[in-house]
Amino acid sequence: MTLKNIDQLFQASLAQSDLSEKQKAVLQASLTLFAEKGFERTTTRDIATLAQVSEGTVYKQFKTKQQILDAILQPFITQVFPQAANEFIAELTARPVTSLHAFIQFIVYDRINFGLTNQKQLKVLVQQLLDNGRLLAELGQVFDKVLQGPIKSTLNQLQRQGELVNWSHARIFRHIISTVLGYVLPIIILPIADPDVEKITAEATEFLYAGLHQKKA
Amino acid sequence: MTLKNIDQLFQASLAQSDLSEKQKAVLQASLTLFAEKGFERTTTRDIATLAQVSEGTVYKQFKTKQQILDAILQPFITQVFPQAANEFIAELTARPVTSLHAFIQFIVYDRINFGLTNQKQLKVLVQQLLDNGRLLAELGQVFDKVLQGPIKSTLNQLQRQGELVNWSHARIFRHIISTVLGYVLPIIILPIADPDVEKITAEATEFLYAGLHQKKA
Amino acid sequence: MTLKNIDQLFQASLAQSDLSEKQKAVLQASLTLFAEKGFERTTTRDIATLAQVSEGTVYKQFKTKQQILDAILQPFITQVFPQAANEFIAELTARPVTSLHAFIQFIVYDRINFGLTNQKQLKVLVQQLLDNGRLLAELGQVFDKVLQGPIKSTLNQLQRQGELVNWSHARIFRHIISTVLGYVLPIIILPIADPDVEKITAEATEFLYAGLHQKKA
Amino acid sequence: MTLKNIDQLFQASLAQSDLSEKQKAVLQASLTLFAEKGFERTTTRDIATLAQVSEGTVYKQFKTKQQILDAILQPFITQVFPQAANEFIAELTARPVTSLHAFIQFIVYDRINFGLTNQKQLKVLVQQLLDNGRLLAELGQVFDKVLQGPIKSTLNQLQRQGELVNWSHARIFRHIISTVLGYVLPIIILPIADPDVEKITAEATEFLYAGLHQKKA
DNA sequence: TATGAATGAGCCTTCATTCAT
DNA sequence: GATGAATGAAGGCTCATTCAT
Repeated sequence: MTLKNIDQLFQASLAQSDLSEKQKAVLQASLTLFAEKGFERTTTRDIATLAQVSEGTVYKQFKTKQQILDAILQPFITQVFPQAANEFIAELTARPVTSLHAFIQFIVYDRINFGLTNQKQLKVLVQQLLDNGRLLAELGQVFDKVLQGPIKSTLNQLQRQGELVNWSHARIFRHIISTVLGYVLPIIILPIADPDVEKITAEATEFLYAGLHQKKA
Repeated sequence: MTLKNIDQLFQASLAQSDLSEKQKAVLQASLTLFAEKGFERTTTRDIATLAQVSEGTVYKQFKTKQQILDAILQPFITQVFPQAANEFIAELTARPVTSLHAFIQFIVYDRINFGLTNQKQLKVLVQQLLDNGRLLAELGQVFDKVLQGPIKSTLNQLQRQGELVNWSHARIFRHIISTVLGYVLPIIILPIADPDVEKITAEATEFLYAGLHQKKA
Repeated sequence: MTLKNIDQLFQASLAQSDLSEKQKAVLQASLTLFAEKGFERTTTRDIATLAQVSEGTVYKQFKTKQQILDAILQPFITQVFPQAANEFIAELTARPVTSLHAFIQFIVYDRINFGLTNQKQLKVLVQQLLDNGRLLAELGQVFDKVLQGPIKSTLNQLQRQGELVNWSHARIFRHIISTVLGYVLPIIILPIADPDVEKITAEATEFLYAGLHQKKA
Repeated sequence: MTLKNIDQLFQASLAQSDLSEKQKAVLQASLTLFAEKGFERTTTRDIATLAQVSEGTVYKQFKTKQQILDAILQPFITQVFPQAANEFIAELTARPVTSLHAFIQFIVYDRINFGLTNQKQLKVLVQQLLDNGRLLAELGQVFDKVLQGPIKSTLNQLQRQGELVNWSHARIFRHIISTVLGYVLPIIILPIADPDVEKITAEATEFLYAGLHQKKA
């Protein structure tokens, strides 16, 4: 079953950490506030108040405010995204890919839900990506790794079948990600209360399928 | 001639304002620093130093640091983008649109160059868009307006000719923008020193054309 | 046998106290850290870590950090110094004082060794003396008491023999202490790795003897 | 006329600095508070309040609290002490040295007055010397330099005349300083309200003369 | 009794903003 | 108008001290 909620992974990541309940509350509160107000405009006093903890406790585990941010972002890069990718891939391999259209539809639907379910986390991540080129580079490496895994054979198969264009997998993914983000990011930023996921999925799928399927000679 | 450098528009916008030379220097310095370090991490002392102006002068025209940011962003929304859009449209209308492929190729090439030439400004804008949903909404209205202008007939014509899919103009633009940003944003953020504009243009055009052209029945 | 190491006295003082092993470790660690970094710059966490004890334990016996310092200094004033003085005096009385020169030489050699052997303790003491006039006053009373003891007769005898100048014993001691500290304190503060005790003793003795012996009419 | 008040030199040093009145007030207030309560126990708020200045102003010139301390101590080492030494030497050379006794008496009287007049400054200096071996080393170099100047010939002359012992000038100075500090430091630390300068001078002079004059064969 | 997580007052420092010159 | 010294509110962070386990 594809995991659609980063929180579950984030919670799992927290659970297997050696952090106390209060320190987990600190990370939760920080995540919420960073998403709402941004990193700079969030004070350690804000965090302590929301986490129902003293300011001293905030600094028991994390030596600086920056380290709190790192503690939130690091699992995203090293655990949440790879694991989400793995589960995504597992689902892909579980069901035999019958056609390019089904493949694209699945990806799009899955990733749009993923994005909409985790608006808060994505907002923090995107904000930091803008400030921090290194972070984007790390994220790029995660994607590269995903493309080296089982998804590679799926794409190769679709290309051999003459369904998928013979472009590099990286390029194909770039187009997919761009198109999905073209719908998801405006929703996250604005934010739009009740997006029509079905319509969005249909539109994105339709466009991507047209753009990526092999034209018959 | 399409204007490819926001600076020229920004300068023109400054020129016809009633700001003194020093005030303009303040805005220029602020733009540079906001792009480099972000709004919050830029101090008014930084601005004054780079603008070769006293801190007092910074506050002569702008009552708060936020007003400086507004003074930078507002022209983007109300002047720079509309005017850039107008010039873009003028160019479009000047040359009769012969085919969808030529149309897409022109847009993509033009906008990629626009993005790459104005990395600094775009970075500030994107950062603020993330913090400020209202800004994105305003920008959306600008796009709506553009779509109501001469470009509307061009798109209509392409659709009547059976070249362009019969989707809403907004949706078509969303796909174009997403695809172009999928190439431009990573370059701006990382930043990549010497992007291969020709290759990028070719790839984006190829994908967009495939995705947007009317399939023969 | 003259005791040359305050640690032995300090340990003895600890041994006959009702402090637990851990409490003693707290005092030992505090002494070391106060000497190295000063009282203010030593944190209770530092102390707990070096004493291999929890922070809570530090506060079991001592209600405040200041009380730890008091617990270290108090024995110096009331026990270590008087006892050191007593042993010094015992040694003096054990061997009949044959001449002023021998007397001075013995004192100087003994006290220089005392100072050099207990650099750590002296540094803490001197630092606190500067902050705390009362402490110096208490120390002065200890010296007064010493001068009232057996040493009084020794000095009187040397004065009656016409060897020692007829100054007050307090004044004589002041000159001796000043001269010895003039050599010892720079070594403690700098710190000088390998002081030439023989040379120092010779120089201080030579000067003090010249300054304190009775000039023949 | 020998300058007996460091304040005058300190003020002169401030006057020829480019510090504003308020920033001089910061240094003055800091000096007073550091002497009263020690460096660590003095808060920047204390300083601002006593200097009748905002906390921001405290940090206009000095980037850290430590730099305030440095700004106070540095002139002592590089200016106040050397200049005081120069004036002292000038006075020495102005009046021909008739005898060792007069020489010692002059030095002792002069330095005791110097010390008693500048108790506040000396207390801060001594406290820092204990924490900072490097500072003591720098001070030692200042003394070395003094001993290389005009005072050298005075001492040489007294030694040639057979009045002064043939010890190294450094050693002679060490004994003089020790003896004077033996009287001055207790007064500074305790503090003693109304010291009998005449008596102190007489005692120190008598002892030093006895200790340093050449014994007839 | 011993622990160490938790507290919160208060510190040093920054920086947007003001205002006398 | 221009300057930059001065302001002071507020932020990040430390650390002596407490207390539930």
